[in-house]
Amino acid sequence: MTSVDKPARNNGRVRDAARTQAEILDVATEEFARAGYAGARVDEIAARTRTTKRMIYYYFGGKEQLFTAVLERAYAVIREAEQDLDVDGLDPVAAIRRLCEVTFDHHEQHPDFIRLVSIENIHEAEHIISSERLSRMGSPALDVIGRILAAGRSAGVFRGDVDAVDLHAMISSFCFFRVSNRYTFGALFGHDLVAPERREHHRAMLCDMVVAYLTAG
Amino acid sequence: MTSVDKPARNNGRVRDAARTQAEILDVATEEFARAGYAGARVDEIAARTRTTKRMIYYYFGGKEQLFTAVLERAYAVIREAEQDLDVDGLDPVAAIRRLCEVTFDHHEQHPDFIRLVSIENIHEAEHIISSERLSRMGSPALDVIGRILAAGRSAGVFRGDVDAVDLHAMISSFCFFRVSNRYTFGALFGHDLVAPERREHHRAMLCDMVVAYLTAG
DNA sequence: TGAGTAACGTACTAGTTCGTACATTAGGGA
DNA sequence: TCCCTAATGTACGAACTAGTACGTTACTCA
Repeated sequence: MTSVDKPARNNGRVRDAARTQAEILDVATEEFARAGYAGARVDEIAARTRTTKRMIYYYFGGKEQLFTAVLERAYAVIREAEQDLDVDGLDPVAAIRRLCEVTFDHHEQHPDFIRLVSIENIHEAEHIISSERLSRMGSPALDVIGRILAAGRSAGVFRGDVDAVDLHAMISSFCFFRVSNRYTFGALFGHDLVAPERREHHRAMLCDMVVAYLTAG
Repeated sequence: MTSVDKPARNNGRVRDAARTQAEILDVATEEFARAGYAGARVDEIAARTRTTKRMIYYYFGGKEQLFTAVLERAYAVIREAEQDLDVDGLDPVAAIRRLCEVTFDHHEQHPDFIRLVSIENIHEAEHIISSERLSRMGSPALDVIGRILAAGRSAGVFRGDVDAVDLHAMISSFCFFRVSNRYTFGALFGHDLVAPERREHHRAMLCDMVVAYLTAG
């Protein structure tokens, strides 16, 4: 009965606030993406972390704020990637192809992000709306599209009645749909939208379609 | 203490199994679309019905089966509408335009259906997969696309490397995205994708894009 | 007409789930 | 070195939620 078997002092790990928060966000991202907002379980998130549920409330305040934090980080990652987008020196057609390809690849590489966005739409974007950070977050991709469109227009190769935001929606929709709706689409049509052997074809299809549209006259 | 104040005999309504089931499905459709599968409350569905929770279990067995029944009915409605699609007598370009327009209109008119499909994708289509009825349900729209593509190809106006299912995905993606992602898109870009004043432009945009792609050589 | 059954209602329960009160410890600065 | 606070853990509770046991009533058909 001496104080021999002390609790194993936190598995050998030291205290690290930043690391704990990051780990919670990692697990929460997976769990929310997997089960939706209401379907996600705070206890489950805590269990898959090296810390306890108490810490979720300590750092984030609650389930709702945790979900907002997850969204904020997920969007920040995407925006950062968009900033690396470089189409300087390319002619308008090549530039728009490049943009389509990069958008296509990003969506394919971030299925969890796409699930989170789907979930946030079910909740009518309430977390984005009430997040200062997300409301302020611009979109580098939109600026790039605007510049490409302007260049193509003044070079006389693009039609003039296209809005940057609408074109962004058009491009995103196919990239997003392929990933977000692959399950129902696959179950109903027996056709896997993200099958590797169809990837190149879909990518080219998107580029061709956008270029054909912009250059049609 | 005589038997005067009897319960008001069911609000004047008579017993009607079909009507009760339909009413449950109506309310359940709204509630699942509003809150997602896990977020929907069986008690809430029952409360908004003229019957009780007991009847949900009596007729459907449980929450899961109720959701499946909701999905089955929602898809049946869409498939029925697709069967009214008539493009006979139109040349391939006009036919594909017509198909795009009808698809566009359908998506716009059935936002609840789109929400249900989004939700079902979060659950990786498990309900569709385990539903005999949904698995057997073909897609008239796909057949129509196949015929239009074949006609356009043999008339020499369409390119030959386009699959009907891929084209269906392409067309659906924009129609679906406009509705499914309007909230996050609106919150982030301050641009309402389903604003009435943009409707005609989006509709024409979709048609132009598909035709430009198919006729590009 | 009366009996059997489909349709329906009430009240309850077992289990879950978010959130918190309370206790403890590590580690940096005075 | 010692104290103060950020960081962490444990145990619990109140509210909710899917599902059910049991009882009742309206139709229908022999």
